[in-house]
Amino acid sequence: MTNNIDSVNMKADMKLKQKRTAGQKHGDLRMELIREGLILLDIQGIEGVTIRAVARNAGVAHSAPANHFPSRRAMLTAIAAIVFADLADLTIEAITDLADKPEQAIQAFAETCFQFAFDTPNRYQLLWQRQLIDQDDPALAKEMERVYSALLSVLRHAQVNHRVDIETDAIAIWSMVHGYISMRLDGNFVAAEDTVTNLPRHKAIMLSLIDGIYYRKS
Amino acid sequence: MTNNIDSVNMKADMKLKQKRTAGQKHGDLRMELIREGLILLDIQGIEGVTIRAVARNAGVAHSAPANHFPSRRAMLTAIAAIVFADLADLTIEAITDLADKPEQAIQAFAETCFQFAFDTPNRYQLLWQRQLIDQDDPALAKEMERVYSALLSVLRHAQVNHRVDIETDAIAIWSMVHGYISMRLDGNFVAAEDTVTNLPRHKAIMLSLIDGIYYRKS
DNA sequence: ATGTTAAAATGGACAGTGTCAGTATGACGA
DNA sequence: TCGTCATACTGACACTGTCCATTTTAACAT
Repeated sequence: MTNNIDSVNMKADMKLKQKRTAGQKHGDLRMELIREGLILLDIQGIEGVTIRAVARNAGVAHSAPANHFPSRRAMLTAIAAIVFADLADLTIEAITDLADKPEQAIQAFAETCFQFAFDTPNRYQLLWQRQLIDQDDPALAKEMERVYSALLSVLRHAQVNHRVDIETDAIAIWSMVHGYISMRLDGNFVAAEDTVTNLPRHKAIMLSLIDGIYYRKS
Repeated sequence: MTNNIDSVNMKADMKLKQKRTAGQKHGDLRMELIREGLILLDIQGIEGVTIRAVARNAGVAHSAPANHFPSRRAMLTAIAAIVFADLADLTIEAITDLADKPEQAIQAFAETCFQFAFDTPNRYQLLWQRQLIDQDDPALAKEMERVYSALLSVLRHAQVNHRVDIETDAIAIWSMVHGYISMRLDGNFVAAEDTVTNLPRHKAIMLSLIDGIYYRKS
């Protein structure tokens, strides 16, 4: 997998070789700050990602980030956009070639989110901290939209019964996935297996929902 | 409805009339701080609930709360416990007398959570801020357990098919409800109606899940 | 080569925060 | 009456985000 911070690194290097805007002392401090922010995020959690800590780790003055991010909120939003881009890439890759197998596609989508969240919990949580990031940011919204429209396209190819409001289904899937992850990361329950199917619980609850969507009585 | 901060007020008044412990200048500063905290929470959101702001609004020195809460985290946890107690009362009341109608009981449980969250979004969000509150706090855990066991009791009375792992079902319901609320409060989508059933979307997604739980194919 | 210019980086300052240490207050039991 | 001790107070510290004036820097025009 090529994650978005690396590809962004390549872009930064190209930019450095191409031209450096006036007064720019580092190669690309903005990207350097985002990279340090991600490191701090993974290690210390969101609270550790302060403007001053990021500046310290990048080796610049505490007020240097202000030239690239007007506020801490803006900095966290930029980091979140990178994270969301990674998640979008992963989910889209997971559901490709499964357009004609909607139930598998939905499970693959969910499984990708689960794995991403449990592997990098702090990154996942950052995505949903409305207090700290700007949900209306265009770059962030674009990445979120990529995930959502991928999910919609799966459901569009799979109208096997009379239920046709695929937005409702998409929201149901999103809600289930996000709700389970949130509560797991909050420690409200632990990983366990369904005692009937012997599947991991996060798979089992998705099965229930998928059955409800595709084999609905009313 | 009698919410828990009022009943706690009555207790505080009784205590004030009964006796005042040594050095206590206010009637019951701890409860007064929680009350001011709730007001700040509703108006300014979680970020506004600082130790110093609460102390200011209660008319005491900035370090007075330290005698009752060892940290801001502890103060927010105490507030969250009150909020969760309210939610527990509401949900339990909603599902009483519906033990033999499990599908209605589940919808009633969900609807109560939806209403609570949309009426008092800041209070609901506080409950799930793992960064800011102590999920392992006994008082908080007790109230959360009340909600969860109520949901379990509904499912226990309603094993209409071969699916018997009611914990999986309870977690699925909780996850769906919490996930939808979280994303709505985050502004990821707005209130809308299912275009097929003309039901509010939060009702529609619960119907899908309930169908999946009770009319599951596999 | 030599200014010019504008972005970028700097250091200092300010108000706000959580938390800790030391001190005063006041009700209670001896 | 005198300690005792929980409570509340003042003061301080380190840290934060953000603003400000200043200086540095690199690209550009001359």
